[in-house]
Amino acid sequence: MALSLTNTLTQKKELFKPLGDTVKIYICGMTVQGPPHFGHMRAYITSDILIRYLEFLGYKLKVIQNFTDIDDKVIEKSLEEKIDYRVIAEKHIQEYYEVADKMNIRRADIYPKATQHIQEIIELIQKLIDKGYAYEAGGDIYFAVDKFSDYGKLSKKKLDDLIAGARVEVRTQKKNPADFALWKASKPNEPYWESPWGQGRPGWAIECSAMSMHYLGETIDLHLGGEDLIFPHHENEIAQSEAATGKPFVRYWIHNSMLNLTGEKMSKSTRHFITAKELLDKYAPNVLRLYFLKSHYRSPQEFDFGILDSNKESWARIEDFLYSAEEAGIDENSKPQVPSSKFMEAMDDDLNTPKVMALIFDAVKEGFSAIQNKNTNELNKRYSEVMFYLRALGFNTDLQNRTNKRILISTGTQVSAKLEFRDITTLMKALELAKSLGYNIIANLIERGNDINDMNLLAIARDLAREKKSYEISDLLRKGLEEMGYSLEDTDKGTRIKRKS
RNA sequence: GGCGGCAUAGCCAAGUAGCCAAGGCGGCGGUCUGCAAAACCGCUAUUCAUGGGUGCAAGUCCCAUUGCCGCCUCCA
Repeated sequence: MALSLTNTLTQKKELFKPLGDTVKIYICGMTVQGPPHFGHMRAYITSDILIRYLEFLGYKLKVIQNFTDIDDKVIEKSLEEKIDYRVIAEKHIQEYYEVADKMNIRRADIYPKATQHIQEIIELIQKLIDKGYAYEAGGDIYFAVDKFSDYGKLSKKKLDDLIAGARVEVRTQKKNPADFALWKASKPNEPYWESPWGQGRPGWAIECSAMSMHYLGETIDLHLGGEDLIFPHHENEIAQSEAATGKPFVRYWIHNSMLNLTGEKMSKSTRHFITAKELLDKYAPNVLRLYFLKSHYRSPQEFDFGILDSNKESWARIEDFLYSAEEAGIDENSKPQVPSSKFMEAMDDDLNTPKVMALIFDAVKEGFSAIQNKNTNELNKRYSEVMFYLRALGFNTDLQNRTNKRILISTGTQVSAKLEFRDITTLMKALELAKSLGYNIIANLIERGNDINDMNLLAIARDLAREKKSYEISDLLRKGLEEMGYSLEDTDKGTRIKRKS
């Protein structure tokens, strides 16, 4: 078996074979007119998964992800808010980095910006003019689509249909309504660059061709992006690049399907979206990643808080296993064989991450079983299996990135745990009850725990109450802690305290 | 109107011709527990939108119908 990917160009799964020693990858990045939303995250999680898997297979990679920091929308926003377009672009670029880092999305090697490559863009346009593929009209430069016979090969559109569609912007200076702008003459008050055709700025799509060729060469292996980019963006990239070089521009076009919000695509322009930042405030990055990976990247996915919540439970199960296994004692030194064959079988088949998730849950189940049967060898095996899958899929398994903070009271592994939200009504009831029953030690512990804001003492008070079989007190204490966001589980190793976040 | 795609349990979601239709969430019953929680065990789609067709064999291929979605204008 070997990796197969669905290539939009052929609409088939194709065996992936890179052209050279280094796999050349271009990720279509954001137009930074607004903050990254959750739909963007789907695209970049998809590219993250592919990149991690290619590295797992041993390939050397060169990854470029652009920021389009000048275009109609950025200018529009700049004029609207009376802020320099560069400030707007930079703000959203920083926010992209922030949320992508939180999501544990691997950084590309280079993040070029359109405005840093105006020279390359101008040279590319000039080449197209020289070859007769582009023409000037009123300071604008257009690509003549009828000169490029392959136009439409990616999106499977026929030129006649495009024109018949009649939704194409009718600009009088265009020779053919389907022609697209490579360069746009600037209007007053708009940012501009000097060019052989006067002051202006790049059209949309030319920057990707220019940057892709500049950093990766005329033919690259993989070009990734959302399926909404297929037409016109990627179609135009093919036209202008292949017209200029006479060579294939991209060998494998990989497109992820859309994320829908109540039945409609999340989109910046319609202001119909949920920002990535907003969701990261509510859900752990691992939960959000799980949400994407439980669907195949080529299936449309519905955004829904209910689904997200059920994924939160799914993730909690995985985390519970990691904690339970670690408590039961994992032999860190044993280097068990990694179960890569099933993993590769799934991933080779067009990155079937839902299948890998099923493998994870199977291993978790076996692992829990092993804990119950005190089968240390089996547990070690399953634990390393789960960890292997999680890391391969880019989950962050570090302790501090887990959702539930777990503290074991009586085994000496406790971390200092402070109460954050405090409604002490229930605690006070427990305190009064302890006093009235003459349990002074318990009463003192409750009082101190409350004073110094330390829930460990409260948990110990509960343990003592349980020892004395004063279950009314212990139940009140558990209820009190639950009201503050902690749950207590009694185990043979002591009381386990979990904090849900 | 043109092009492309999708329809699998209460919900999410794999499966693209051949043993019992993955997995998760939820639900139900049991074990454990002072009570819980977590975990474990068992159950939860005689059936894959509908109607035809081709195969020894179809959720999986073909045709039609219905319903949804994307693109055709900026979008990941």
